[in-house]
Amino acid sequence: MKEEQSSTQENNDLARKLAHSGMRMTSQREHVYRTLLNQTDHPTADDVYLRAKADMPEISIATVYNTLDALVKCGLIKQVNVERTATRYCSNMKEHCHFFCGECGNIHDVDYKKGRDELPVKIPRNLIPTQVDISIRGHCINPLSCPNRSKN
Amino acid sequence: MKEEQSSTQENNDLARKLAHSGMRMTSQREHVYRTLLNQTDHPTADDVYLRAKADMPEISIATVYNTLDALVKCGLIKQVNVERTATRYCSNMKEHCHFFCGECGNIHDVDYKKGRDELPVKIPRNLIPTQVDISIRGHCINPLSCPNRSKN
DNA sequence: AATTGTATTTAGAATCATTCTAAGTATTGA
DNA sequence: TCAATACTTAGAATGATTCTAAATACAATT
Repeated sequence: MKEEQSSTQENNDLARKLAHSGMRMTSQREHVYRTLLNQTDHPTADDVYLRAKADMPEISIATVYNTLDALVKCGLIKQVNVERTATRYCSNMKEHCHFFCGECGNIHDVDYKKGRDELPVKIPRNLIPTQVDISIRGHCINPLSCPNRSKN
Repeated sequence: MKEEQSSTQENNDLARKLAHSGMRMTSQREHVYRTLLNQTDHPTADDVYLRAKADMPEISIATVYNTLDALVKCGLIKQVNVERTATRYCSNMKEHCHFFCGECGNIHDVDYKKGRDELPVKIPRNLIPTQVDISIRGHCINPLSCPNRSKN
């Protein structure tokens, strides 16, 4: 049975990380975070807003945007930008990259290889990288997992 | 001396590739393409519009967007999306990836290593990749090339 | 418990990038 | 020359996001 209630563990984590960035724990922030953890399908801010509203009808889209920013700053979620449409959010904090299917529009998490530590790029000495993102485009091969699948 | 005039070579290329996609060669398209080749600093559509207007004052932003789309479809330029702000355009068609400096906002082209053909990711068998993008964030180390440089 | 300062939430307005619309213009092929 | 189609244009519309200003909540004192 899946618990819908707050896990003290996750709440502590949230409260601690918010405090560490000088931010307060609020019911809205807890609820938005929990919404993201409940359904890890890379929702847009608007998706999160609609889902959060189901259980907290008074929440505003501005608070959702504000909270998503706060969670990103705390390192609890990541932004995903594989298309040029709305930013999506990811609560999987394991290092991974994203695969975007141009047919069904779904985003799949893709893991890195075990031994990888070297990137296939020559970064000039005058540029200091802090973050590397690999994003892959393509299509799902399985019509079941890819409902909009039409062309090969 | 830098020639501002049309190179017959590049025009042929443009006309041929447009025709191949069922599109016509127009003075606006030629001018936008030339504008991109003249200054290869990853401009936004609005940058291209302002630069193109200098020599062709009647051109509209709609035509610039339309032309940029056409050039992308023809394979003559590429879109670059390293931030979530306006899409940028790149006329360097050599395979490469992008480095975005969070301090000066400049985008630098970064080459791939010679022998690289394997990506450090485990793509599941049910996903067929068609395009892989690596984008790097960080900062320039040289205050001269990075004017806004403040923090280390 | 009252007070003060600050953070947060909210609705709605504003902004920015981009796309759409509808009308006019240009180009191509018959 | 004519008809069909492509292209350009200004301006309106859209979608995502940020900003604004007022109300509310909270935390740390008094």
